[in-house]
Amino acid sequence: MKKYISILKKTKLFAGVSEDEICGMLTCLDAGMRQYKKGEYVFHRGDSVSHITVLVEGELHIQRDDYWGNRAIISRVGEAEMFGEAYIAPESGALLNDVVAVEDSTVIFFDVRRIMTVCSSACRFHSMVVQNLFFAISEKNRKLVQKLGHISKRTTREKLISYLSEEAGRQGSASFSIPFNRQQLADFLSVDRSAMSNELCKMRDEGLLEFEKNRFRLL
Amino acid sequence: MKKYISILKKTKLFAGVSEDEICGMLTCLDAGMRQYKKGEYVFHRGDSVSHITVLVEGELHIQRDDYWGNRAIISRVGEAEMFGEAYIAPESGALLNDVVAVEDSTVIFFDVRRIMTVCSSACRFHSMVVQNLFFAISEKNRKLVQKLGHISKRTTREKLISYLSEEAGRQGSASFSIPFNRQQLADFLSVDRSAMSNELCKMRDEGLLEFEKNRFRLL
DNA sequence: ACAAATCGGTTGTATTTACAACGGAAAAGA
DNA sequence: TCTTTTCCGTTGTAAATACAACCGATTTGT
Repeated sequence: MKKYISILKKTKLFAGVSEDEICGMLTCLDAGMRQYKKGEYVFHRGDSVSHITVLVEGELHIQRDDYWGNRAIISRVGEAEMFGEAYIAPESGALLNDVVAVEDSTVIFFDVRRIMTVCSSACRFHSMVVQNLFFAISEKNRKLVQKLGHISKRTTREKLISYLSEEAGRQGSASFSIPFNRQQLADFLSVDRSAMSNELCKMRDEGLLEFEKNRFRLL
Repeated sequence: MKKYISILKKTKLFAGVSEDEICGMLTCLDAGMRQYKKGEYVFHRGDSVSHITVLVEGELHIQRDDYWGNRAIISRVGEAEMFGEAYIAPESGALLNDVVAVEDSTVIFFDVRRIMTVCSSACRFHSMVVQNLFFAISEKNRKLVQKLGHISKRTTREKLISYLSEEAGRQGSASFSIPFNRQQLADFLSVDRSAMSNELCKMRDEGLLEFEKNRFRLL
């Protein structure tokens, strides 16, 4: 677990906490670690979650498949991001979606109760972690609202523009990469892949943007 | 403001705090109050929010209109519900959506910094309010994910079934009312009103459900 | 290096949706 | 009460989407 301390330091959860102090807190927070192969399920819909999960290596998707095999990708968890903050409250109920490793992945998880119950003087930064968690949840909240903004657009083109514009803004450049392939992007925006591919090419032909693989440039 | 203490007591924010204690905390939390006429904007997109807002009377919509006049209703705020928890972090940035009173409404708001900074012994329940806020945000988080599940369905019919089923489950009965008229429901599900109305009638003709005004029964 | 699988673009068709427009019923307001 | 506005269903048409199927290029795995 020690080898991932530098990743943990990058997380929103441990913002402002030094590597040494993180190291000391691992015991106090009852940290565990686990690895998943590409394609493996980290959680299944209906599971009850009692741990905060931090991804230290790989990539996860939070997604849901319906009867007909349509997949909706709710969100993506990248390195040094976390998952499960929404299930902190004791009465949170069951998990609504599946969580799947899309690459070989390693996660470190913390018992929610250990985090929420501030311990004795042993770890001075515990209360800072609680506040960090607080801010992280509210940030995720805003991101979900942003995503709602994308997929509540009516047409595939509008969804694409909405998403790509945000990504350009977030990465601070008209030229940027996205963390999805075409099928994943379609699942993320809840549209048909071929229709989306078609629309992307139309937009390119109209001079709205350029792309190659998962790299885009807005014009 | 006193007349609304009983409403405040019902909120998630003050769960477990008695009316007397809420009353005592109002000063400590620097509470303010304001009224809005139906149709008035409580916040505009781009505003910076530094208060937690509790609706004590009326109804609000969190929504966004695009260039072409399409409205997307992100969420609805009912009596004793709150808004603005997602903007607690200092670096939260500007508000993404408009907040509009759809009925004559009264809100009570609290300075975020006063809430987050636990004060001296004056109010014993302050830390409980902080924890309540924590849980409330994570619950809203789950609701947003649930809503994402609805509007990521491909067809109008699926969106309707997804939404109505959840509402039936939440209200614990196959017969229930929804807090939207047709246009609002269409804006909430991000579909065309007439198409949705059409689809609803088809579903009724097929014997899937019955409805009258905003009252539905699933069969 | 070869076979298999994945990925992305293209096309045609059937289905679904958006949009505009209309009208009757109900509700709101004067 | 009378007028005005809102609400909701209906219809027809144009536009957009889903779906299936195909292919070449690239990547992956052995």
